[in-house]
Amino acid sequence: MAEDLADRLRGSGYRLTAQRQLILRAVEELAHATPDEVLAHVRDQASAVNASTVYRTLEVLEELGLVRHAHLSDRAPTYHSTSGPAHFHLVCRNCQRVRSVAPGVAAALVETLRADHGFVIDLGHLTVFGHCEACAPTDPPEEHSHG
Amino acid sequence: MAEDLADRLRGSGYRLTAQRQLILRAVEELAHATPDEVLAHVRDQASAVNASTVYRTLEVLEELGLVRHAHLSDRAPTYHSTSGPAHFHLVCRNCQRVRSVAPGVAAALVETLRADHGFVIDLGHLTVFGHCEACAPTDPPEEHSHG
DNA sequence: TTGTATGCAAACATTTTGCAAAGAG
DNA sequence: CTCTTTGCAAAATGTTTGCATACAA
Repeated sequence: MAEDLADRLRGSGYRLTAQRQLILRAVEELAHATPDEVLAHVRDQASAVNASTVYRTLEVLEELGLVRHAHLSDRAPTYHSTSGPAHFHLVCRNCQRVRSVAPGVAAALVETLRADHGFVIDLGHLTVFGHCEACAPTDPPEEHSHG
Repeated sequence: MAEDLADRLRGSGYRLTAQRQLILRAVEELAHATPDEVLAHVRDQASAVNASTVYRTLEVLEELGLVRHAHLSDRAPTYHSTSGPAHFHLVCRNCQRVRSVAPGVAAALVETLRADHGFVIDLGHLTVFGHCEACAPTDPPEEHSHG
């Protein structure tokens, strides 16, 4: 993995740095982490890394195909390593739980869109919102006492 | 539609105001608009409406089910009226074009997720990224000259 | 050496909040 | 009248940028 990073970086004219190694490792260890969480994790291990470096590095790592991001909330994006199996995400609107699902589950949609619409899905970026089994979708989400 | 708004607002203890009417109309007319675009549109018609009012109103309108939002870019969310036919979105990573697709196209995915995972999709919020027919997905997206 | 990468601080874009005044019911 | 809604300004959140210095190759 470390060599992989070095090779890929150099292959694209980038340089291998301690920060880039740390940030990639953080993404791998955290599973689904926002830039902020990555920063915090990196700082646990090595003292001073800057937020802008995290943003810049995540961009590079994504360009190299080593990480990907998806939008699991209306807030910050979350990054995950591409070293694990490919997947897309299910997010429950009620309990906020995130579930990774195998690409095959969306095969029919992928095929339909390609055949009927000429559209090729970027499945790794796909996030599907809804309600999980435990959180019945017909239940009122919560009480609204506006006033 | 105007009565619909009034009724729905009052039915939930909210009040009918000029701003709320204007903002709902803006969303209907603009099709897929960010809060900023809604603000600009509203200001074209009535002079002074505040950005915070737009945010607060969109939240209310969404709670009432009169509008919905989806994330069509990594930036601001876009709002659309629910008075038109239900749909979800296809966004091309290359030309950025947005296409609205009938729910039926995702029927297989909806059904699979419900049957096999107990997950009920919120299809109205779904945005699928990828490449449209005109923008071949295997083409290099662009030149990277980092340096 | 040469040019890329980082840290830092400031700028940016977007959204949220507190509070007094305006307005709906 | 009462309570909601608005405008305003300031704060919070998340991200990007310019520039001098540090460092990989």
